[in-house]
Amino acid sequence: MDRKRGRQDALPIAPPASGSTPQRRVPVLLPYPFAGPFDYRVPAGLEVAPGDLVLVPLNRREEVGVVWDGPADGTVGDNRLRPVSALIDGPPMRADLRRLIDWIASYTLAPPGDVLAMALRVNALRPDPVPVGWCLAAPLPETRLTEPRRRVLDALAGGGMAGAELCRVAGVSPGVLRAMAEAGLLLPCAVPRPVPFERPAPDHPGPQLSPGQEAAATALREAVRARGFSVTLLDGVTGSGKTEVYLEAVADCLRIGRQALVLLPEIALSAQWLDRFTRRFGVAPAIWHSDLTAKLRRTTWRAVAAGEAPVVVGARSALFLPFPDLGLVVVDEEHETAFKQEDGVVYHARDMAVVRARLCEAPAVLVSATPSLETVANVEAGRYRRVHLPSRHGGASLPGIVLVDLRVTPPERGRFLSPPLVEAVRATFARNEQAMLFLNRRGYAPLTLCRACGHRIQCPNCTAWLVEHRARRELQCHHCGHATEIPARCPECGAEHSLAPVGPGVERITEEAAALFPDVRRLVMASDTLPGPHASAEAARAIAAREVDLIIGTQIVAKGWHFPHLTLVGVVDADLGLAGGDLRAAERTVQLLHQVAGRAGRAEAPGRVLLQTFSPEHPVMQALLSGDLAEFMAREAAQRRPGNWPPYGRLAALIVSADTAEAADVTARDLGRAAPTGEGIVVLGPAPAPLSILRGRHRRRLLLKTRRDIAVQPLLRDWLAAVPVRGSVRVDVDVDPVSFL
DNA sequence: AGCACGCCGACT
DNA sequence: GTCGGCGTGCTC
Repeated sequence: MDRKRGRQDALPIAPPASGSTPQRRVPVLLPYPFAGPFDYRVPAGLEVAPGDLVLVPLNRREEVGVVWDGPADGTVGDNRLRPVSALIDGPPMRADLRRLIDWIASYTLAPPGDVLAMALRVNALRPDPVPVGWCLAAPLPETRLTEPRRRVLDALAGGGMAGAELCRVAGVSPGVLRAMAEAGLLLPCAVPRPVPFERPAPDHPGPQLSPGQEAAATALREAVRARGFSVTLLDGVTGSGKTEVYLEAVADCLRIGRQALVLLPEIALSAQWLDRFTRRFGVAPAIWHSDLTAKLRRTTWRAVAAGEAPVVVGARSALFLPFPDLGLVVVDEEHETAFKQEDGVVYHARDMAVVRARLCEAPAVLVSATPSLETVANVEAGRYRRVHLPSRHGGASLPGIVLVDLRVTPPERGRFLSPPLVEAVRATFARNEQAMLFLNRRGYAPLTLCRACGHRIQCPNCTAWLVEHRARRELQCHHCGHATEIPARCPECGAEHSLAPVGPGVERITEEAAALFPDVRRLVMASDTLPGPHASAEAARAIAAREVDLIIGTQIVAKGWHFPHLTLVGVVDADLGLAGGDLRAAERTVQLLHQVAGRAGRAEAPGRVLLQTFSPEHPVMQALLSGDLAEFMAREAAQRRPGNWPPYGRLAALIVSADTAEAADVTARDLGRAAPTGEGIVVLGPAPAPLSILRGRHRRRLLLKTRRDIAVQPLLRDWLAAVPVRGSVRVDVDVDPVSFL
């Protein structure tokens, strides 16, 4: 495609080795975990420039790589150099994406090839076969035409068309086309590939904005028009209409002819989001997530590269799409921990979105009703701007939150819904409104206990209890996927009928609700009861259409759904996320419960939220009760500042894992001894990880904490280099950890 | 990531 | 006497 651009910034040629013939060599980055690019020889007659996709020999294979930025490394002698096999036809990888890959590799300490692999995962490198269709034979032979044949000719009057489409348009079977070709009426021909994504219309009549929204939209539009890097936090309570506001920024981005990327935490759950987009722009955007079909993936990737996908909405991997002119990056629900990729390259998509925006000279907009402390701190330090949406949109009022003190009004023995909550649900049904019970725990019961011997059924591969899934008659490990049938007798003491479920999961709440409200229509929303995006979209539709009275759900219900008839939310265990004492437990609980509460009362009917808790005096509960989240965040900030905890300091975790505890301990202790020291540097650990055995591997953790002005990466690099790792032992690095398991 | 090389158990 | 287990190491 754009083959000329590259020629101008041709690579500096490495100096020839003394006494030998000069060889042109280039660094080529391969999608494998090598320390850096490999050098290749450029054969005579071939010209390559950084960003070009090339085929190179590796071992006895041919691999796709990207010509990286020079100069070539040079440490490998000319005699070992192998030649670039071929240039792959297609748009080169642009400099901003190459810099993003380098940046992420350097920040996360991942091998750059592993980061490259994320950008190349699309199998879009082979050109599609030229699409074949049919067109009219030039001098049309004189033959009698049947009615179907006449329709085919009419359909082709405007030009060639793909076979399948022609059949559809003309209403004929493929056999007709074949016969017509034999009769010399049709000729096979290449047909132009249709533009896969219609251009969203920025001036399509969208919803009317309130004055507050309009002011916020203006601020974002200005950032887009400035065509430079900036970061803006767009915050406002659930229902204040943030989506409509940032879609105005997207509209302006379209008007100035640049592309826009909207990152969502769970694209699979966003059928309702797509509806809103379509309402605003008249067409759907291009979508990007990990379970696209291979074909759609290729089409989308190419359309993005060709600038024919003006707006992409996607999950975190959309960050690596080859936008030729990215003019806006929006990260919706920026506080969501789902943006943190935990396996493979460990990176935070929100932060990398900001980096990509900077590299593209584009504004980034971070959106949340409950912004992360990181983002708030960046606002306070003046690094990010803030645009605040004051109130709920469309007359809806914030739900009234009530704490139910479980010490005062406990549920009946063996039950989990307290009398006040049961009463509130009953009253909701009496008013013909919808209710929701929220419990962030899948399955029937999180623990199975033997009443005879006290044995607790544990996962054979992990330090975790097996969770009973009664509907599937299984005990499951939520960490490794291990599943067994529910045993008839205690595996430890052999006692019969002694195994008792302990604690609630959504299944058990559903059972309890079924006993209390036998006549209402129930729907369970959990990741294992809603397999895939279609199921969640269907569930959301059924709820919005009032085909359901009671929704019982996990985490999944918190995510941005619009349920206009829902007026009561009951949180079964508001204390759940607070256990474990991890750095962000309180912050995350506030964010999650606020999000869940926001599901209630979005239309005219006012919403109510009941939080069942054993500690109503806890700052988290008080913050939710008062609705003053800013005050809560300020308290959190004040607690983190003195110890240099993030966001006022930097954190990186080393996770040592091995197939024996001893091997893990040896390396962990070695790391402990070699730990970096100095002013503003603290190393905590080694300590057994909370999940001390995961998938059969024994795990130890060390935590490096530094002052904000000290970069952790050089420290980590030196630290890891000083400790050799052998055998089954692995050391994983997690810069800016969000999970401490 | 592949795919070799390389040293110790059950089979033709 | 071989086939084959996957541990360690290399690929420009």
